[in-house]
Order: sequence, then C-alpha cells, then structure tokens
Amino acid sequence: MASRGDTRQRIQDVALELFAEKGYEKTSLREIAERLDVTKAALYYHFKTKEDILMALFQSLGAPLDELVEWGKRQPRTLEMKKELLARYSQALQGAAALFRFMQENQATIKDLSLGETFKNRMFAMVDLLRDEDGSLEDQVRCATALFSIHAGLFALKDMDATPEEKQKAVLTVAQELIVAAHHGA
Amino acid sequence: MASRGDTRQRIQDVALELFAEKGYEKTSLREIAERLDVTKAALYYHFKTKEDILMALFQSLGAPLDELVEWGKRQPRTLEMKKELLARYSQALQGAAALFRFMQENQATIKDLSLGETFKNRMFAMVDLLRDEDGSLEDQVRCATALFSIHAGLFALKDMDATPEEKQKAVLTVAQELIVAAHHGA
DNA sequence: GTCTATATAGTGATAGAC
DNA sequence: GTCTATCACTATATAGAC
Repeated sequence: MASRGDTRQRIQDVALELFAEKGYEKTSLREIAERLDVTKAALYYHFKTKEDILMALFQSLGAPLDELVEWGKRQPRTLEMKKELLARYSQALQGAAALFRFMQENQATIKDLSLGETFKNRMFAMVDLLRDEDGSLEDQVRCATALFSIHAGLFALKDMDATPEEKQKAVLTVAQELIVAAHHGA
Repeated sequence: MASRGDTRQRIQDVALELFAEKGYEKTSLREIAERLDVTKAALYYHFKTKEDILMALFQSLGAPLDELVEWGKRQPRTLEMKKELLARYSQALQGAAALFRFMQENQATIKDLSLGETFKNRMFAMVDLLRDEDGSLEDQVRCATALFSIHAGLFALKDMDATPEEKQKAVLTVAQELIVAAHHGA
C-alpha cells in the first residue's frame, strides 16, 4: 500500500514545500493535490480548510523552538545559560531552516491568523530569557541583536567561502560576544 | 476639484496602506478602488496591472536607500564613513518604516517579481560598504549584524519606556560598536 | 479514504461609452 | 479621467457516489 495513515503527513510535507517556495496565497489546493497525485477533495478529508494546513505546519515546525523556550525558563538566568541558549538556538535553526524560510515567506498571512501573535510571543520570550529587565537601553538592544545576529549572520555569510560549521561557529561567537557585553553593562 | 493629477499618487498611498496591512495577495483591486471611492477600471487607467502598482511603490519607497548606497560608494572606506553610513541608515529608516513593514509583509510576492533581487542587492551593497572583504568570518558577521541590529533593536525596544530619540541613539550606539569591533579585527 | 461533479464567489483584466 | 458591463479564469469548499 502506498499510503497508510501517512497521507496527512504527506500533505503537510508537500504544503510546506510549496508554501515556502511560492507563498501560502499563491499556492492552491489544486497544486498540492496534483503534486501528491490525489484530488483536492482528498485534502478536505484530512484538513477542514486550507488554513488548517497552515496551522498544523506552523505548530509542528515551531515545536522545537517552544521546547527551547521552555528549557530556558527552567534554567537559572546566568550568563552561562544565556550563552548556551544562543548555542542551542543556533543549532535549532539548522534543522528549522524550513520554518524560517516558510515564516518569512508567509508573514502577511500568518499575521491575521493569530499565528502572528504566537510567533512574536515566541521571539519575545526568547529575548526575555536573554535580557536583564533593569539593563540600559543599549544592553536591551545588545540582547535582541545577539538573537537576530544569528539570522543576519547566516544570511550574510551565505555566499562566503567556508564550511557550514565554520560559519555557524563565527555567528555564534559574535552572538555570544554581544550577550557578554550586555552582561557587563548590567 | 477633488482630484487633479494626484490620483496616481493617491492610488499608491492607499495601496501601500493596504499592502502593508494585509499583504499584496490578499488586497484586491476592488478594495483599493473602494477606499479611494473610484472604480476598479479607474485604477487601470493609471497602472497597467496590479503588479505595476507594487513596482511603483517599491521604487519610490526604495529611492532614499538607493541614494544612501550611492552616497556611500563615493566616500572613502574609512571607519568614520562606516559609522556615518549607519547613522544615515538609521535616520532613513525612520522615514522608510512603511517600506520595511511593506517589504516584510510581501516577501513571498516580491521574490518572484525580480524585486527580490533588487532588494537583496541593495542590502548586500550596504553590507559591502561596511565590510572589509579580507576580514575574518567573525568580522563579516559583525558588519552584517551592525546593519541588521538597527532593525532588530527598533523592534525589540518597541514596547520599552523611552523616547524615540533615546531608542534611536541606543540602537545606533550598538551598531557602531559592532563596526568598530570589526574594524579592529581587520 | 478517495473519487466526480458542482456550487459559489471573487479575482484581475478589457472594451467601449461618456 | 472615470464610468458600466462583462470576460475568462481560478479559487475554496461541499455533496454524495464508490
């Protein structure tokens, strides 16, 4: 049997592929169905609406980040923990590249689906774990920048001549520097 | 007369509003026309297609950044110039907040309209003005992060209790620090 | 669990009158 | 420069057979 109970998962896989490639709005259910070699109606058996597919994707892709935030909340708020959090975040991004591509491509859609809040909250939760509420404005910026530098860095180094490991290491170094600087300021 | 030759501009204004609010795809020409209290067909007098509206917006909003890049190219590549570039960029962002909101909301669309390349090139051109090609990977990351920290910082400080001027200053301080650090590394 | 067939509605775009 | 009217198309979604 080609398809067991994995059809739902296969739909998610193909949908992620297409949503990340051409955006949610521009991807039609017809396309998804065709690529899976099933019919549109079949999709409706597994998901009540097109939005449902998006929500399911969002949840399953975001889970690792949620776990990371949860992990962080259980730790003491030391400098070491913050450095470790950045390292884990950097690691998580490698696996979740699809999520972020997907998120970025579909920001507009995600926004008015309550998902926007969810995602923003996740980011803010992450920044909150890094920052000291009583720090200076500059230090707040350093903490936020530490997190985003991981994205910016990987983006900027995309065309550079180095191994992924070297790049990841360089990016993490800069991110952790920023956290250390913020910590000293406090 | 309510509308002179400013109709084209009014269309752009409303379109920007809507595109930034709910995304390009989800905004219909009907909506734009209704909000302007004209008919869909009237839009087609001023713009050949829906995409044309997007392109016009993109160009006029991006012009200040293009000018900044041009300015940068005419300067000697000193540390002082880089700090000044960041300051001007930070300044430009205040006025171009709409552009960036708009860009972020419509990434997916922008990508397959050649606009994606244009925008990416602009960003890369900016980073290129900041970085030293022979610097270490870490320094490359510092330069890219300097630029993006201006975005990240403003985002992170959004809910903070400070005046816009204070926030801008704090963000710029951190960005310039990163450039100085990269410069020392070289 | 997957199909065919269809309902319903909205889209971008065009032609041509005023 | 703006209108009415309409086109061709695609979309999401549903009903009901197999």
